[in-house]
Amino acid sequence: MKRNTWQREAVKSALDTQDAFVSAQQLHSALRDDGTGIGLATVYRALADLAESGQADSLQSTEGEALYRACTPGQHHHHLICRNCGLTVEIEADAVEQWARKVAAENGFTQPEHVVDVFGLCADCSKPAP
Amino acid sequence: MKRNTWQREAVKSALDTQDAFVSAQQLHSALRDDGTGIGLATVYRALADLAESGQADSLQSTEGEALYRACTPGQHHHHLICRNCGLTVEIEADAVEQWARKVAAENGFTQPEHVVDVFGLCADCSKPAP
DNA sequence: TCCTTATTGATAATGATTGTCAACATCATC
DNA sequence: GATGATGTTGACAATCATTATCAATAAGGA
Ligand SMILES: [Zn+2]
Ligand SMILES: [Zn+2]
Ligand SMILES: [Zn+2]
Ligand SMILES: [Zn+2]
Repeated sequence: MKRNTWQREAVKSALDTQDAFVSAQQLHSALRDDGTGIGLATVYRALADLAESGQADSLQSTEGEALYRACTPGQHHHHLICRNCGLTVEIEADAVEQWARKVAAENGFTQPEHVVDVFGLCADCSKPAP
Repeated sequence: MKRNTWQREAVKSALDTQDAFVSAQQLHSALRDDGTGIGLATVYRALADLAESGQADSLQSTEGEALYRACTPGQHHHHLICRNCGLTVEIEADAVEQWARKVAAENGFTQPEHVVDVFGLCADCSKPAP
């Protein structure tokens, strides 16, 4: 049976305070800075569990790192992500959902899934340097 | 100046024979099996160059590997990929392009880019086992 | 042909992630 | 509240894809 530990709680609430996708290592540093003596492996495990149970979304950065973000559970959605600061906004798109199903079916593919992410520079990061 | 070597040609034509996304290591094995004594680092460099110049597309597998696929140069497109055998089909979707630009603009994001991939089981892989 | 220098490839180094395993903590049960 | 079975932790080692090194090689312009 799954047990409740302060480590899992700590990872979950640390993730909740982030408005950007973060790596396991970043989160581990943040937790250490908060004075908790949590282990790195534990952070990796907790994040994997959260992703598994749908409480967090994950994506692979172009550098190959796995990044995590707390997300609205039980609701299919995608993300609009700032390339500079990581700020992330959840987006929905029924049109894209339907398109994905349609294009799969048209090509004889079954059990379609999809990866849809939009990257850009957020309003703040779009401002020219002073 | 960029020089032409048989190694780069070999990687390019090996990639052209694949109808699926493949890793650098897979391609290196295939090239070694063909009797060429090409080095692994060279395959990595050639693939990076091909991706850089738009002659190949790349994506990160869920396991964190970088996968490559020869693609139609100079034409923006996405991919429909079989989760089982890797068979890959290029797809276009103006509607998705416009949606991505729109959702970015609506949230104050500039310089939008996007990642859109559809995964499923191809017709062959959808057939029940005999 | 000669020479400059981009390229190669064997190998070491890197870095994120996972495996190991003894010590520990949770929680159903007493 | 105490007990015990067992899920969990964390320091560390191991793994594995990718990148950096660097001496040897080979393109290709002169
Ligand atoms: Zn930003
Ligand atoms: Zn979707
Ligand atoms: Zn298939
Ligand atoms: Zn597109």
